[in-house]
Amino acid sequence: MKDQIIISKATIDRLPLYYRTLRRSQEEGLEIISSEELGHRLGVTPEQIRKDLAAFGQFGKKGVGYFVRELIRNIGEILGLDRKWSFAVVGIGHLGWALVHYRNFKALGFHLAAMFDVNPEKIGQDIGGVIVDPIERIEEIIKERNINIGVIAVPQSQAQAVADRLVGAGVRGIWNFAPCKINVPESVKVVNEDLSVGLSSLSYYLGRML
Amino acid sequence: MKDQIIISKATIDRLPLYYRTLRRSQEEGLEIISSEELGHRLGVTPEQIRKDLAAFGQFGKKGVGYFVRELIRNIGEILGLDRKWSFAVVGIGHLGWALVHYRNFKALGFHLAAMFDVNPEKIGQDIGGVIVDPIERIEEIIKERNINIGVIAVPQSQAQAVADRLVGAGVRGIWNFAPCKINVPESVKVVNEDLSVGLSSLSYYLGRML
DNA sequence: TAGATTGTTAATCGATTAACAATC
DNA sequence: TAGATTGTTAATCGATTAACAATC
Repeated sequence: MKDQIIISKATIDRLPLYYRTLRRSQEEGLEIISSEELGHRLGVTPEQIRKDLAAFGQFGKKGVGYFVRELIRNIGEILGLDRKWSFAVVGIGHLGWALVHYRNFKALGFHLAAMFDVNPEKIGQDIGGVIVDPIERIEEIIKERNINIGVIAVPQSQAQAVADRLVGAGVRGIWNFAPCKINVPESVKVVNEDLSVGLSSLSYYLGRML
Repeated sequence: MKDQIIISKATIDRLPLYYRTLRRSQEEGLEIISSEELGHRLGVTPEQIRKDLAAFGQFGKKGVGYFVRELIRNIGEILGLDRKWSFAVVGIGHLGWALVHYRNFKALGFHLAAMFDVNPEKIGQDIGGVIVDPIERIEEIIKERNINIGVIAVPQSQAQAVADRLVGAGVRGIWNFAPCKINVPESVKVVNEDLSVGLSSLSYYLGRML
């Protein structure tokens, strides 16, 4: 693996799509796939796929294609999906509730290890064997359960405060659903998931298309 | 407005962020803002902001900055937020439930006009004055209520079928939460909101950061 | 007028596409 | 061997950053 080379964000964001499509292809019984075929299933050019993969090594066989099982394993390792990250969801409102029930996370090797809320009605609820804890215990529980990722699903007004506590408790990554910027030390990676961007850009394009 | 020039997707995706930050600045009582200050609040360079805005016209005053109220109106028009788009959510599972309760949509001028599900327990439910209808009535209701945007929140296996019906019923845009590609005619714009991408890329970066 | 800040042009950087040699 | 398909280099395209003239 070429560790020196900086890989583009665009490439990283495509890898999960490759991974998912390969797994689906595997379920269909496919053992070998060409960049042509994979590209067709994904809506990405074959050149793009080969270039993206080449950044990490040589996974294919010339004149043959890629072995599906092997490529799944390789991409999984690149993405770190073999590490079984633990995550905590903070804020069990409508969105948090949807997130803790989202099945694809488990399929990707992520483990829901804790949930937090301020609302006494939510606290104590059991979701798939995990209990909603009061937000006061966030530092304690995150350390205790070795949680790496914090998911922010609280209102905007509390997002920064929650981020600060998550960082203080030692998480290394934050997945932020609050529609605002959050400030964290450089050692912590933030991925923003801003739902209003998608809908607004759709509005933009609809306004232009005849 | 320079209609000829193709505006980059990156620019379009930043406009909603500008819009939101400007509205918040306005709530704080700010009447004039410089690209410097706006950039600081957003985490974007001032040059980037000026370039993005310049693609649509001259909204600022040299030596002064941008009038907040005016710029909000201008960006709102560019994004088409003044058009009061109507949208329908298909699939009132955990995610669909969260979406129909998401308040920011209304604040952006989007109107939830219909909901659909196959589950008899969901059908007939009233959410904020809108009733969940059986999916059989999708064509009829979308036409009747002049719905422009369809939101797909059904399982992957049904996403394409729902997309086909939405397109058949005449929606012009689809906001797809199912983790798969959907095929539509060129005249229909699709925005994919794939939650597993965000989490996977977070996993990637965590694996690399020391 | 002097200071500030935009809008725009030029320079740089990065990502995609095209082409093709290597090789299974 | 002939056909197919990768991996990689070169060419193009697009987006960001830097610089500065215009002007409030």
